[in-house]
Amino acid sequence: MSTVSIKDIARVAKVSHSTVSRALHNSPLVSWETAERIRRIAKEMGYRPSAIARSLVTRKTKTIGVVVTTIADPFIAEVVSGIEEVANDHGYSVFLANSNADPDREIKVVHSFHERRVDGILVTASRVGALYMDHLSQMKVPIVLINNQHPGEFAHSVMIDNVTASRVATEHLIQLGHRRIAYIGDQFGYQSDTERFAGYRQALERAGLTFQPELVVHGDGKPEGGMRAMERLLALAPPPTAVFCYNDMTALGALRVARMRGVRVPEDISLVGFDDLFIASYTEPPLTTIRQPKRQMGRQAMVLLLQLLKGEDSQQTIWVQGELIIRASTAPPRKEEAYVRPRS
Amino acid sequence: MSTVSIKDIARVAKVSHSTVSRALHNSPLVSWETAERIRRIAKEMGYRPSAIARSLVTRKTKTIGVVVTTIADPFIAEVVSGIEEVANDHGYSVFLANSNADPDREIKVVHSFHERRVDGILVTASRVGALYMDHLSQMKVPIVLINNQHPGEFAHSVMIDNVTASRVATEHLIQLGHRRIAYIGDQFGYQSDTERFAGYRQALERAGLTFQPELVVHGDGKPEGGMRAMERLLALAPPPTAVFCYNDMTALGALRVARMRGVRVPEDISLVGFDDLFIASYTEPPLTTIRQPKRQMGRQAMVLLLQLLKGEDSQQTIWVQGELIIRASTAPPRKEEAYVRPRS
DNA sequence: CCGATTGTTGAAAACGTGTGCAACCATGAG
DNA sequence: CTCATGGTTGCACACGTTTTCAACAATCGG
Repeated sequence: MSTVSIKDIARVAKVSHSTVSRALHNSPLVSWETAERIRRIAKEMGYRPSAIARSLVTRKTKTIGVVVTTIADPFIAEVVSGIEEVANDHGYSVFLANSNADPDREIKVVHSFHERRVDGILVTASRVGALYMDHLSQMKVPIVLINNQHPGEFAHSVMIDNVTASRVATEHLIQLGHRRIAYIGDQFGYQSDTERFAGYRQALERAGLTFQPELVVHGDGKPEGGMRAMERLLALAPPPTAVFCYNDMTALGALRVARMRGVRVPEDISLVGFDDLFIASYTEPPLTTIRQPKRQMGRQAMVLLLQLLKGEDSQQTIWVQGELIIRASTAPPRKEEAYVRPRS
Repeated sequence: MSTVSIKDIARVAKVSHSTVSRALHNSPLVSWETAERIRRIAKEMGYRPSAIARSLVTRKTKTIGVVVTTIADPFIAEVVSGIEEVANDHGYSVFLANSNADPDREIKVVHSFHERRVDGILVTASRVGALYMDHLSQMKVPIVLINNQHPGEFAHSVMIDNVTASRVATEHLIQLGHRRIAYIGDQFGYQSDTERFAGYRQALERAGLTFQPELVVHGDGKPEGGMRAMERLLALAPPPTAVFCYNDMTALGALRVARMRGVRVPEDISLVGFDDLFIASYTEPPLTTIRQPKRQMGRQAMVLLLQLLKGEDSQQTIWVQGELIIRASTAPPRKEEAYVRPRS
């Protein structure tokens, strides 16, 4: 009794509930006067249609499921914010679920979305298990992946052009005069790490610099991993004059270690990150990095999903470009070091 | 036909759909053998119950609505992560909606949640409009607010004890020997700004220090506001030897200005923040701040909501305590300055 | 052997909405 | 005046569940 239904309105207006339904949908099948009267009554009674009941008959819920590793990741939060913006503008509500990169939780989430009959799914997880993918694809619902690590065939995706962006970042260092440039990657096996590493090598190659395996170390995508990796790099003799990091979090760790060891940035060593998290402009020194258009990527992913929901088939993958943001963590190498290599 | 229903299973198992429903609920009303057979068939057919249909009859959706100003705010993201964790553990799915502090969007969100028949609502918005509150309370659904600015009577809430935490933060500075301590607040009118300011004054009073109005300036809760405020403080003669900031974002701006002006932290001026965002431990120097147990607050809010949903009436407000995290942005004042005031 | 009890099953209504179809009424044309 | 037409409206079913109630069969006690 607390919530008013279409039938309650019908009773008051002395019409059938069908007429009420039509009136509230501005159907031309109902006369203007009665329609107006019904709408007025509905408003007075504080009527709110039940999306539940409507979904049951229309077989569309106007909801989408968003699964992320964790919303506490600032990169992901920005993307989700973009998703939510256009979803909401189009009358869709978003279910948010964290997977915590835990396989058990992942399948729980998929089942949940399935039972809730979401119209579509967006995935912003750093790693999507194969088994997980199977479950996802089984629910016969459009899926859009964002920066997915395992490029699948069955789903659409929005991806950043890692190779080009990384090449540009590395070329920036080369152009400053650096010759001994290190790369701190993510854990092995990640698609985006592989691609960013490829961009790094491409830049080296184009500049005619020989690739030196000892300058490549791996972190874990987080500051802790960046710290361990940087320790190893600084122990080298001679150490690199510049470091390209897999992402800003890694760079944060590297930066901290440099400071602890009394290595000045950028005077003694240059540092480049990737992502352009909010934090990147507030480090000391502010971090040169590759900007990923995070919100924009979220928006585009949702727009793509909307197209799929409308039945229009769209391009399989949307590529977006990163942008080099030059701040204060990069500078030319010290004179003596810059010329050491060419001479040898 | 793509999705299999309870009736499809009934047809295959040659029983009524009622029996299927009971079998899947492990009801004692159905014999073990047939129940087991039905469950096997259901599994084979890949059956997933429709939460939609179930909700329609049970009048419970097992969903909650979470409204935030923006999920891109790292503080909020942490809280939401805590909410989602316990919600999911209890079979609840969460609808996420950003209000962007825009009144129009706020009421759109409320209507959306209402039509979706969410079982409860959580609000983590820095400011909730009065009109907005009206709409919220009209839907006769349990509501829990987190750090709400306008303490309302109709809703439950989880709040941090701003006054005590701020007093502790300020006392830390006093204990280090500071006498000329500034406060950079948020915009006027915010409840939490008022409370944190009160804690600051309380500490001053207890230490027998006279309150100096020119040492209180206002930012906007973001780095930009912190920068403007810090500029004003550094223009004072003499400038303060320590600054207590409304939050870490504000402190970030203050820190940047100090650096730009060649004022060393903490040698020339000490800085304290509030929130303990992830970033706080990666600034240079790492920031002394008050830690808010963000995830924990989200969890507790959800637990509180669960209690309300069960019909147990719980305490109106849960208070949580902040924790002083001492890092490297605070130190005793320089000798000459420390003794300037006592002498005068 | 019969009535009562227990265990198992199906029929049907309900939740709130959308919609095809039939029915009704008024109007205009012939 | 009759018939066709077009504009409004109501009836009834459907969506996929849960749940009450009645019905049925088997078993048990007397």
